[in-house]
Order: sequence, then structure tokens, then C-alpha cells
Amino acid sequence: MTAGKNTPLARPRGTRDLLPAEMKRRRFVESRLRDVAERWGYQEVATPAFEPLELFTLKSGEAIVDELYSFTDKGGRPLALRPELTAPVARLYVNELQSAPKPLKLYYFGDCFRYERPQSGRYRQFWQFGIELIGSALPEADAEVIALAQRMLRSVALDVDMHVGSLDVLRVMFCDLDDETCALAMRLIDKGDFDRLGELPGGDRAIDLITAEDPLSEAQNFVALDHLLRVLELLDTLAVSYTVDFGIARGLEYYTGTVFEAYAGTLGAQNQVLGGGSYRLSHLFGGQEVPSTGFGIGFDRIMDAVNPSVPEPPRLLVVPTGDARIYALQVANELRSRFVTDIDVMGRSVRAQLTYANSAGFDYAIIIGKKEMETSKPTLRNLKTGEQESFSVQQIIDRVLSSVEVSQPSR
RNA sequence: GCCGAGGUGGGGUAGCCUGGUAAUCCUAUGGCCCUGUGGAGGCCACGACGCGGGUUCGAAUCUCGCCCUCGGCCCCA
Repeated sequence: MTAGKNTPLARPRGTRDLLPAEMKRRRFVESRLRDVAERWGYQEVATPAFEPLELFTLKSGEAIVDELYSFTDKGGRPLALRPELTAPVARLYVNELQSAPKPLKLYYFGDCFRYERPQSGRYRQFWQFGIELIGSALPEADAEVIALAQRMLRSVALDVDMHVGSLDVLRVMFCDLDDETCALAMRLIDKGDFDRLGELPGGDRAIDLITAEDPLSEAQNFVALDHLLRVLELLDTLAVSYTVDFGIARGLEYYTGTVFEAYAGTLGAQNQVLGGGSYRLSHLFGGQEVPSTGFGIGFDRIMDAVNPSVPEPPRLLVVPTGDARIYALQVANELRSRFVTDIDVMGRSVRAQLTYANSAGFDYAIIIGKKEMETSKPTLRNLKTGEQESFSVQQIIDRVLSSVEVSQPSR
């Protein structure tokens, strides 16, 4: 849509306005994810929305500039809106936390920006929730991160297929190839393009491995799998369900071994909701090399895949008549310390206020006129049942509280 | 960047093929009927042809370009 004489200014392409109902769902899911991450000992960090352009080109190569929102600021600095959060967190680690006690367990939730063609489950501004476990190269670290990933997704009742693989095997199979062919092979594997993969030297072996009935024993013909086997053993102990999948390549050089992805069957073409692995990045940004494992959750994608039942606290509307407005405001203020409480700002009649209360979905009306003011006993009207009676403010609080316990017994 | 389907008040729609008077209906929103008791009803108000060019006496309608949305491809850190 182009802004014209009668057309309103449009939102930028690939972005969304999030309305109250949707924000309730998002905040609810977000709080679940946070809760799980915190219980596992991870602590939140936040990084700037924009970073030096170089941060992302060092990590992913010059070619990604095409898919970045990049710009030069008034001081001539090349900057970019962050397209993901692993590199910023690695930079944060290098700048601030290198001498902190290991392991470092960090999580983040933030919006990212990519200049891509919008489609289902893909936006130009999107949110990632992720964690990074920094400091350990042990299978224990990989297993913890994968288990946490699955626990987080389960906490929002999202059933996914967790696929776990290892780049070690693929790298050994293609080790006799030059870097360029190796990179191409990785990309073809990631895409599942077996036709073109088969044309590469070693490609048939890779296809056999990826499609094998028992990929683990097939892989052991090429390389020792001690690390991966240990990770899987730990995952079994942690009751994580997974599929061994050597078809996960994740394209990038900085991944060191274990890689994993999760897919939600209910989504369309963009069905990957989570991806991660073990990696080393910090040395690229001027720090000491340090082993890390992490993942990112595509928050918008899981929002498309889940259907959370968000608890709705009761909503109260204080309904004053003209001569009791001041007292009604005082009552409203008192009720607000316990409940979601609203009061008319439209100057409406009592009738119109109650009409509004009904159509806006309030649970209770607190009607306050001269009579109620003189006795300090507002009338509490249950808008669902139509019952009403006069009570003191404290009695009103008790009444509403007890109704909450009745309607939401589990907590 | 590519392929396909679309775009009419805030939401949902009729009209388009076959150009023609004031663009249809539902809903939502604000007000009144009704300044102490809601959901109904009546009345009033509000509000749209995505943008621009072309054809024509006349374009929501035909045509071209662009923008945007949806689905898919490419890419996916």
C-alpha cells in the first residue's frame, strides 16, 4: 500500500502490529520459556538492537549483507540491525564476561531483523528466544542444552521432532574435498538435495549414511562417535526423545560437532522452530576461543504452532453516578491494588456504562451512587449472573478473590 | 529476485465477466431515545473502490506499471 491522499501510512513490509489479544498469548508463552530457562540456571542478557556490521560479516560472510538492514550512522560507522542473537551474545561475552566463572549460562529474548521476502512464518522483524552455554566442550553441555530445548518447547505444549546429528561424521566423509566443495556438500545435505549431492565425490556415501536404517552404526564405519554416543546416552537419561539425523548440516563453519533442530509438524514450509549446536565464535571477535553450545527458538513460529489457554484475571468496572465520582475514584484506586479495575472516562450514563461493561467483557460492575457513598457500601454486580448486593470495599475484595479461586482451582 | 492467488469503510461482503445516476448489505465504533442498572430494539453519525498512468463522453469494472497481503521457490546465520 502506498501512502496517498486517502490511504493511511502503512506499516513497513514484513512487520506486524500486535494487538492486545495476540500480545497476551505472546507474553504468556514468553513467560513459560523464561521460567524454564531460569529454573535451569540460565540468566537473561540483552544486547543492542544494532551492532557493528562487521560482527555479522565476520560470523557469516560478506554475502549476508544483502539480507541485512545495514546502514551508516551520522558518524560514518557501518552498522546493522541484528539478524540473530548468537553473534551479539558472543560479542557480549568477549567484551564483558570472559573472566566470569564457567560455565556461563545465558538466555535472551529479543527482536531480530532480516531483509528477506516475507512469507508464512517469516517476517522482517521477528523474535528469537535462545540460550547459550559457554565454557564446556563436554557431551554433558550438549545434552543439557538439547534437553533444555525440549523442555522449553514442552512447557508450551508444543510437540516437536527433535533431530540430533553431528558434523564430525560429515566432515570426515568430505575431508578429502576442498573447502568449497565441502561447503557446497553441507548446503546440499542441509537442504536434502540428494540428486545434486550424489554428483559430488563421496556424495553417495553421505546419502547412504543419512538415509540408513541405523545411521549410528553406519557412521561408525567412518569415525569414532564417542562424543555423540555419550550425548545420546545422557539424553536418554534426561528422558529426551530424539531422532539421530546426520542430515543436519547447518551450513556454517563455526559449528564444531553436535547440531540439532526441532520441527513442528503442524506448520507449513517454514516448520523449523528451533536450531542449535556446539560452536566456537568468540575468537572471531577478538576473544579467547571458548567452547559453547546454544540454540535459538523462532518465537513467531512457535506462536503459530501453539494454542495456549491464557488465564484471564477478573476485570472490574467501577460505575459512578455523577455525584459520587470522587468517592468512586477512591474506591477504584483501592481495588486496583488487587484487581484489574477500570472506571469511566467517557462521561457516560449508568446505563451506557453497563452496556459498555457488558460488551467489553467485564466480570463485575461496582456501582456507586449517592446511596453507596453515604453507607460506604458500593453495589457489587456480577455481570455474568446479574446478582448484585452492597458490600464494603474489603468485602468486595474477598468476594471477587473467592470467585477467582472457584473458577481457577489449579494454580 | 522468481512463480501463483488476491487487495471495495475498523472487520466481513455485493457490484467487476457484460463500463453508465447517490457503491450494496451485515457488523463494529460514537451519540441519542434512556443523567441509578447491561446484553434487545429504533434513530442519527462515522467510514471504502491499494497507488499512479492509459483507453473512453464516462472506469471499482477494461488495460499497463508499481505497492502491499497470502501460499510456494531461492535463501535461511
